[in-house]
Amino acid sequence: MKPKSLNHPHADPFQHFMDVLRSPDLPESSISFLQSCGRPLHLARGEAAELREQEQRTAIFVSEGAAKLVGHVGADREQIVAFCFEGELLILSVTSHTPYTLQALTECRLLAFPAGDLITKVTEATSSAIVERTFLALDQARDASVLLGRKTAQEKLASFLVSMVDRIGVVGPKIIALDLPMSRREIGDCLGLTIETVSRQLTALRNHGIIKTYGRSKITILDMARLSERAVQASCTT
Amino acid sequence: MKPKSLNHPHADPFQHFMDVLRSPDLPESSISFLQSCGRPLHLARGEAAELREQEQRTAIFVSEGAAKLVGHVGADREQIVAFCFEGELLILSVTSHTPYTLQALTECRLLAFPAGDLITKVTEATSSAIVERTFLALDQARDASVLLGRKTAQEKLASFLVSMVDRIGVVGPKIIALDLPMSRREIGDCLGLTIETVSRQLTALRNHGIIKTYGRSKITILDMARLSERAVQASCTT
DNA sequence: GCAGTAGTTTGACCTGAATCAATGACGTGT
DNA sequence: ACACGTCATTGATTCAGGTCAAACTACTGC
Repeated sequence: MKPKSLNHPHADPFQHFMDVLRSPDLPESSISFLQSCGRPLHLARGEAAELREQEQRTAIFVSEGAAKLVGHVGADREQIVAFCFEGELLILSVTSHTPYTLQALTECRLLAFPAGDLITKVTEATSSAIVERTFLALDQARDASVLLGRKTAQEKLASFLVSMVDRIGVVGPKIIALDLPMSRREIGDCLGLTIETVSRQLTALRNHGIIKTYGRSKITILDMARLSERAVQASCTT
Repeated sequence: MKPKSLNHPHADPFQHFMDVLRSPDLPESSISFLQSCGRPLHLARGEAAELREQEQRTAIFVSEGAAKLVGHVGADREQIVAFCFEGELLILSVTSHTPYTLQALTECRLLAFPAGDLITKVTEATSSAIVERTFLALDQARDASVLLGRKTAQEKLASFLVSMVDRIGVVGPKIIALDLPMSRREIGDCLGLTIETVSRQLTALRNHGIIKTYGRSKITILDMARLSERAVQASCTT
């Protein structure tokens, strides 16, 4: 596993998409329509997706790898607004004032669907899956606001790790393993912190015996309870 | 205009909702269905909406007044995640980790629709209006992430004013008038700042001759161009 | 009109995270 | 196995914005 290229667990991204959507009662005509409008994208690590004009409102399915949605402020400041892992659907809708780009975190294979078409032309199960996903993204974005606006660096890191455990964690007996596909810079960009602060907070968590780190990307959670505690998701614990 | 109670420009909130949705081709049956599932809420200034269990996923139409969606961190920290003004539709979907409450900014009159029902049972124009609104909310939430994560206090205030001008500004020749329905505390909660910082930044904008303030809630924008400039929405201005 | 109060502004000071600056570790290519 | 470059960690210092404290102002009810 040295060159670490994609190993294609899903030979056909579209098939993977249909598997994940799980829409059993979708007529054949809709399936072929979907297939015709899904544009495959293959991005190298770090590469940005070229989004066409008509894809301003787009549903992007991640078949393999991981990607990030980045908002830009001025020339040098950037803020990661969403991470997107294998099997997830990222909703892009650019009414926004801020310019956004979609970039590959690792080499990845995507399918881009014009969301307008999907919603108006395929009003069956698929559209409802997209609506579901949109609601989920909205929730995540709002949770992100709370995190960015009101949490301390320590709480941000803990919340980040908890959410990564949820999404890509390998749960074992007693411990949970994480292999993060993003750099410290990317973690910082997503939490509104600098690399140094991310590093310092990881060290703090390590010193408290809550996590252990192996190399740059591997982390094991030793004490999930205390980690969650530090993420302060709950309020009014009365 | 002393007691400043609601003056009911829209006697029937449901009629107002239909007017705003503008779905001409909606069958009579759907209209009556919608009318049956819209629960009217009347909140006094500061009051929190009591959301029922089945309203975890809800579309809330604001017929009169203004409201805020607040996320809570621990017992005392709170973050405003969305403001919602007359004629707008707020989408709530609580998959979130963070607890949220909906509170009245001013006395207001709302209609709460269980969003699940709307989307599955009324797949016509109405549902697409809700989907539209969801996309918009998603955009706003992502812009908020960028603002919270990477903008300075000055930029946050400027961005806030620009967005308020968009939504409730009264555009005149040369100047734009704003009458903000929220307190300094609420502005701060929404921008991840304290009241003091909000106040100081308003003073700074006033000293630069960009805005003028009258009393607590009235602001006029004297120089919209310079205000937008300070909001730094654009990047890559090359 | 006046007093009371909540909301706002201003100032002095403090602190958490950013910035600046080295050093150190991983992983890649030769 | 080695050397290079990128990325990560650690330490010293700075600064934007928070906290604390005190005036001040605008709305409220009387």
